[in-house]
Amino acid sequence: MKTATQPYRSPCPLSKALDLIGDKWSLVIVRDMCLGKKRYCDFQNSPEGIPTNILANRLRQLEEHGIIKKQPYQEKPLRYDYFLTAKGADLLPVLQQLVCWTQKYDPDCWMPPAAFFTTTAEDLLG
Amino acid sequence: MKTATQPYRSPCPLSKALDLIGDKWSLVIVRDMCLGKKRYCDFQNSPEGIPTNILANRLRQLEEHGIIKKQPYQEKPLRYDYFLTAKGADLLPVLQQLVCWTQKYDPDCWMPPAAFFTTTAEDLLG
DNA sequence: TCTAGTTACTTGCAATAAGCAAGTGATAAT
DNA sequence: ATTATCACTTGCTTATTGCAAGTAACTAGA
Repeated sequence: MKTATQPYRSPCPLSKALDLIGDKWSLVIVRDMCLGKKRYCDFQNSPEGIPTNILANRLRQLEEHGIIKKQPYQEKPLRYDYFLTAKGADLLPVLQQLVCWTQKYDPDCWMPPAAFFTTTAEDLLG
Repeated sequence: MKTATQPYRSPCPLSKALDLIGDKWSLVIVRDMCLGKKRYCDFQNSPEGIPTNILANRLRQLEEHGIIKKQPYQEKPLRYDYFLTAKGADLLPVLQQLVCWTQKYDPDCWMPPAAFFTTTAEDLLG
């Protein structure tokens, strides 16, 4: 029987961040929420084409890590909207830096909506 | 015969960034270089304990993506030091934001050396 | 009422990637 | 000659990803 292994690789704040969001999809979902998307099908319709089982898995993980929360928008059948928590909204500066970095070195990438750069984490929690 | 598929999921600058560095290890290596590490064994000795085959693979990928470059430090046998390029050094603000985020929400993480926050990308290219 | 459609998932399975241990080649040190 | 070091590579097992199909709970239309 294997003892519960440490849930993180080291106490370094960078590696701990990557333990939570160091994959190809988590921040894509956070980006969508920053842009106002709320529903499962909104995330599915993004141009990256996230597989549905991975979307369900990532929504679960992000909720477990306190980055998003869900609230029912109807009862029959029970369905949820997904929102960023304060912790999730505070990832906005990370996204903004990543976007600036790509824009500096990859001329073929899209220009995000201007609002993306002027928005603050607090704005997302309105 | 399958036509060469697009190397990225969408032209979104965020998803393109994650296509390059969206995994658990790449930014850990970039972090080490920001802290002055240069050698293969330096990266191996980091507290996260990166497996050696993954380290070799990531060094190759990061070089292919123009984020790091290598320069020989001896001839017999041929051995390399690894350095950040300008593109790699410009990831520093991303790392800084990720570290700030973890520090805000995870009280149990380590405090990075003070220099980590005051350093700029240009400093890393000295 | 029967049928088709929508939404938000879950399940099964093949392909890919990660992680661990051991091995290799070049050279230096004893 | 033997041992050690450094920077990898190889083989193998396990875990994760990605695709396709299926399901539950409704809603709208013929």
